[in-house]
Amino acid sequence: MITDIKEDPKESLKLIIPGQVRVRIAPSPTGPLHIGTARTALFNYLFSKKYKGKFILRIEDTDFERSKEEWIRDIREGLQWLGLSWDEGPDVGGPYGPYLQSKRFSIYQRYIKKLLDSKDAYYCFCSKEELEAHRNYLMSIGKPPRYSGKCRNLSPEKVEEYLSQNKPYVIRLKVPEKKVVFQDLIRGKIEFDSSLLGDFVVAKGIERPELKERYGDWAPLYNFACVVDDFEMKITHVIRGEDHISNTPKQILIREALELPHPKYAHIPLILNENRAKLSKRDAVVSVGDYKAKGYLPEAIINFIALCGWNPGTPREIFSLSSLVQEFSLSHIQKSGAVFNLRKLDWINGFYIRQKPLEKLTELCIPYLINAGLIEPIFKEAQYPPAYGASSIVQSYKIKDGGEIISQNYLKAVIRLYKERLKKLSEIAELTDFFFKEKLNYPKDLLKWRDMEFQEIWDVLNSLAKTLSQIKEKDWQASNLKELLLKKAEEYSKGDRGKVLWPLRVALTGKKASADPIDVAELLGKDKVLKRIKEALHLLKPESKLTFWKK
RNA sequence: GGCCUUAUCGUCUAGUGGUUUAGGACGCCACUCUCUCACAGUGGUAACAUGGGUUCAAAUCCCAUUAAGGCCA
Repeated sequence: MITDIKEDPKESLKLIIPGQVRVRIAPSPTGPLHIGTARTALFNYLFSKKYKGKFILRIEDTDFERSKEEWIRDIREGLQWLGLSWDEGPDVGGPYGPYLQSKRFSIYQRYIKKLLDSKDAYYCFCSKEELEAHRNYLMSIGKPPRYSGKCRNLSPEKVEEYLSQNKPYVIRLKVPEKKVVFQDLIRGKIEFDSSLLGDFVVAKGIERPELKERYGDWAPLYNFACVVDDFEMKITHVIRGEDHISNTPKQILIREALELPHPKYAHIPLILNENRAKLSKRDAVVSVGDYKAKGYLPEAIINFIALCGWNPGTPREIFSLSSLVQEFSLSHIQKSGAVFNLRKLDWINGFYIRQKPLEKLTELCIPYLINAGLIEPIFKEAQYPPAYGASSIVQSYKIKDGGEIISQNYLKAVIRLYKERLKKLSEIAELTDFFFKEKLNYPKDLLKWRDMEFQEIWDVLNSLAKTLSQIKEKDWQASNLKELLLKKAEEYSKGDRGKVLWPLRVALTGKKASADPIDVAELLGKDKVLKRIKEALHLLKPESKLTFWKK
C-alpha cells in the first residue's frame, strides 16, 4: 500500500534522499527520438543529477513489428547529442542486466508465473468477437466497457484442456474493487475507481512456435513489462508524460498483486502543437534529428525544452545544462500543457549562435555550405573522404562554381559577417551564397534606391568602379575601403548614403538584405568586386562601353 | 461514451489571500542606431474562461458550469 500520501506534493519532495534516486527514460524504438521524449529525458536527467542519483535508458521494444534497430541508434545518438548521457543503458553493462525489453522475456515469464500461481491472474480464452460483442452491449446501455470476468473461475482442468488445444488466450489480472489512490509529485492526490478498469490484460500467449521457443510462453503487455522493469531496475521516481496518468492505477494494481513496493510518480505536462493537441508524428518537425538538421544547436534545444513546462521561479531565461541541474526542481513544473513556440526556439538558437566562438561556429556552418553544393572539402592526402573527423585533415575548400580554392580562414571571415544574422545554421547557405557564385542573378529594379533613376545608378556605380580600380591590391582592406567609399558616398549623396551603398550592395550580393557592402567588398576581393559592378552596369545599360575595366 | 487532468497577455510564464493600476520573455508595433537586413537599446500592444460562494479582502481557497487535452476502447 501507498502509506505516505501527503496532501502537498512539495512536502513529498522534501523526503527525497540524495544518492538514492534512480530514474529512467523508456522510449519505444518505433520512430526517431521525439522532442517530447527528449524533454522527459531532460527532466529525468536533471532530477537524477540534482539528487546525485542514476539516470537509466531502457528501450521498450516489445512491439517486434514496429521496433527497429535504426531507431534505437537514433534515440541513443539524439540523447548523446543533447548531452543527456545515461548512467545505465543498452551500451553499458550495469548490474541489472540488459536494457532492451526484448532481452528480458525470461524475467517477465517469472513474474507472470508468480501471478498465475498466486491466483492474482488467470487465463482468459474469450474470443475477440465475444469480447467485442460484450463491449458493444455495455456501451449501448451507457456503462464503461470492461471485461465480464467470465473466465475468472475456469477450472484448472478446463484451462489445461484449452491449452492443449492451442486455443488463443490472454492473461488477466484479477482486479479487486477498490479506490486506487496515489500521490503525484506535481499534481497531488489522484484517485481512480478500479472497478471501472475491470480485469485488464497483462500478457498474452505467444502462438507462433519460433517466437515461443525464443521468448517463452507469454508476451507481457506494456503496463506489466513496465512495472517489472521499473522494479527490477530499482526505479525510485517515475517521471513521465501526463499521457501516462491513466496507466498509473493499472501499474499500481499490478505492483500490489506482485507485492512490490511503489515508486513515486510525477506526471509532467505534454508538449502541444499549435492546435493545443499532443505533439505527434504528424506535426511538421518533431524529431530531434530534424532540429539538428535544420541547424538548431543542442544547447538551444535543451534550454528551450526545459522552459516548456518548467520555470526557475526567477526571470532568468538562459540556462546551460549544468545550470539547469542547479536550478531544477519538480515543484516549479507546470500542470498544464505547453504549446511548442518555434519562434522562441529560433530566438534562443540565435542567441546561442551569437555566443559561439567564431572558429567553432565556422566548423558548424561548413557542412551546410557543403550540403548546399556551394563548396567542397579538399583532403590532405587521400582523394576519398575518411569516415570520421573529416574537418581535422581538411586542408582547404574548393568553390564548386569556378573551382577557386579558399581556406578555412576565408570561410571564417564570411561567417563573421553573418554571425549576428543567423537564427539557424541552415540559413548560412542562402545568406552567403553570393560569395561562392560566379554570376549573380537579380532583377534590374533591385539596384534602385528609393526614386533613383537608372542613369543615376549607372553613374554612381561607374564612378565607384573607377575609384576602386585605382586601389592597389595590397591596400584592399576594409579600413581603407571604408574611408574611401564612405567619403565618396557622403560627397555624392549629401546625407543619403543609400544612393551609393544600396546599389553597391545589390551589385555585390544580388540581395535586398545583406551584411555591410564594404565588408563584403573586402572579402570578395578587387577582381570580383569590379567584375560584379561591371555586370551591374551592363544590366542597367547593355549597350554602354566600360572604360575602367581594363586588365 | 466512461474515467483522469488542466484553465493568467497570441505563445511560454511570474503570482501560494492584502506588497498588483497583474510582472518578465518570445512575437507584434513604434522609435533610436542605420544604405538594407540583423544585432543592440527604449517605449508600446495584450491576460486572470464563466457563474456562485468563503473572507474585511480572491488571479490566489471551495463548488458548479464551460472549454481544452489525455487515456481506454
